[in-house]
Amino acid sequence: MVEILSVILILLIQLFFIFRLESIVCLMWYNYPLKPRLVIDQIQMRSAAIYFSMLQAPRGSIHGLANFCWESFRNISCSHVNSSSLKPLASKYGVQGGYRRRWIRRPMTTKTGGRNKTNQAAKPSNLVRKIVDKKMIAENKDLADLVTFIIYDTETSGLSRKDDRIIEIALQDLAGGENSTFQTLVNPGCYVANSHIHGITSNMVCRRDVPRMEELIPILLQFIKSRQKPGGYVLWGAHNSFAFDLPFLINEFSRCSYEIPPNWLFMDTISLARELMKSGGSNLPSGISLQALREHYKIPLVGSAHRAMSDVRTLSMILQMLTFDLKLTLPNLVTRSFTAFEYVNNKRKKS
DNA sequence: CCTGTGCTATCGCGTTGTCT
DNA sequence: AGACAACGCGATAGCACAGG
Repeated sequence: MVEILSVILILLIQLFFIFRLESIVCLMWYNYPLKPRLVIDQIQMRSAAIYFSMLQAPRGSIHGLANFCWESFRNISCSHVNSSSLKPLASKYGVQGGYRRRWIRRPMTTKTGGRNKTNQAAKPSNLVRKIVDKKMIAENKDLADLVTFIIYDTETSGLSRKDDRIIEIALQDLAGGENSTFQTLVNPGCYVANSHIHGITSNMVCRRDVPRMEELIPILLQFIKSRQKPGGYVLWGAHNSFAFDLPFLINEFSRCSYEIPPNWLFMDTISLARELMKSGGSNLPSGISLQALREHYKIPLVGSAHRAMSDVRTLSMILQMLTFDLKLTLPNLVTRSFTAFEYVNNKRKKS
């Protein structure tokens, strides 16, 4: 008698979790009421697709949520599945496949061109391939004592990462204090064709008293070392960093046979601006350019735009506004960053 | 001008359910 | 059992936009 009652009780608990978890997921996604099992399974998938397109949430996160629910259920089911009376139920509702299969990302088995591309990632020559666990860094309680936040900006002789060179670089350590900024012109050893953008002419940079990049990098490394905390990390931020400044920086380091230190992390403020625009928390009608953000936040222009230090100072203030609006903390920024090695590796995987 | 990123629309394959 | 429709979802193309 007691045995029968315990089996009924376990069955009820399982049924509760089957319908409860699904109803939670359904209600969260599309306010679907509780429906019979098979219908729910399809509704979940449809509503999930709507959720993606409406909010542009990463698809993985939905899978994560769904799988979390399933895992929760599975764990509970697994704990009882040894009971022979419950095996059919467990197998039907997920433990051994069945409908649960629908939640799993399918492996790439399709034959369309390019889908089964082999991983073409090659090992970059000048980047230290040290794994940096950003999650671990972000979870460090003394993060503020570990991270040096540098805002940087570069002016270049053009747009081509291959043919053009950095002609000016400026940095600002957000911690402030003495010697918290660094700015210099760089002798590119080539003609500057885009002086109309930044006002820097060949005559200004192609001079003996202007350092070339190979001379500047050791000075730059020394400056960063002087600002860095013992055993800490340097978080570099720039506007459109991943598409512009960082590739130039990587190319210059590579060209001069220098390694970008593995404890340097890079983040892009343009992605924060996009996030803000998407969230609708702030109206950015005129785009997400540095100028648009400056006007949006009513930040006065100090010096001339498109000069490195002027843009760095502007971006420093914009960053504070963006992180405030998005309610981001330092750990949030660290988890959004990449090392130079990761950046190059990701780029090669995509191409 | 060049190049990277993000978004949107579209295509095509695999899975599932339904109908005959 | 087989045909078909509906759907999810990965991959891709095309576009806009950002940087100098």
